[in-house]
Amino acid sequence: MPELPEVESIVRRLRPVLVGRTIETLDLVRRDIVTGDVGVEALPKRAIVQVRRHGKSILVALDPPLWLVIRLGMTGQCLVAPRGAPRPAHTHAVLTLSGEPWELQYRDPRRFGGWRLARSLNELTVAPDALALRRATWRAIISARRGQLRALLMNQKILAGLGNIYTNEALFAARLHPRREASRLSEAQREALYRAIKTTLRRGIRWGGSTIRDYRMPDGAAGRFQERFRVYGRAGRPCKRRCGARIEKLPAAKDAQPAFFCPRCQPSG
DNA sequence: TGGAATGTTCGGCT
DNA sequence: AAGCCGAACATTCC
Repeated sequence: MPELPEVESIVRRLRPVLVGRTIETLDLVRRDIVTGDVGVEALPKRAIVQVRRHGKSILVALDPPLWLVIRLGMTGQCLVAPRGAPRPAHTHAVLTLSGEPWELQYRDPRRFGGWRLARSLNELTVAPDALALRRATWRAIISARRGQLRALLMNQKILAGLGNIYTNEALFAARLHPRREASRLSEAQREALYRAIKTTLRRGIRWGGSTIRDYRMPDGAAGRFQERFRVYGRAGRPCKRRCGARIEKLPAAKDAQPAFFCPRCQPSG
């Protein structure tokens, strides 16, 4: 579920709650959600100096130096609740902060997400973050890769942050068909896609991300960007550019995740 | 009622 | 070797 705008929305709300506090206790209900260089007993007594994001990952900088990297997978949630509050089902870990009346609850029903304790971020940040993407970096990426545009945008090793929702929305904004060959875009189309990625992500953040189902901000609030989707999940409904066409949904069978696009605004040629 | 679908990522195969 | 496919998991929806 959570793509870049959802994770950014979470990070912005987590930051004022966590930064400057010290981890007091960790209650790890499921040990297997944590991996990394260091055991979880390393967490208590460390101070939280920074909360950042790269792509879809939450990066918590600790002192003495250590990174807690949280990836939410499809259904991960970081909730801030009063200390000792009831834990929702599938809560795998709970952090308390010294002297504070709240706790951080981590839950993830499908368990595609997890925590990683790392001494450095090295490999994690090799792919550029889609929101921080520089034009020169983008040009290097788009001119060096082949394959379908949609697959390229969703590949986290190439560009970090876009998932199915924002890929579909950005391709619509750039008026490019999801199946277009990435290496065959005109100069104008590359520029249009670069801008579309940025503006689409920023719109997603402005609306607090998209709540289709599980995604919540730390206080439990839902995002509202789903009200603004132009193609995602809108198969059969009219294009919002009022071009008269109906939004189409690509395969369903072959692709694990369906693509949505407007056949008139996003010609395959 | 069971089968399909869901926002992700990894490993394995070609 | 980069690119595609299925699997990992749990819940909801038809």
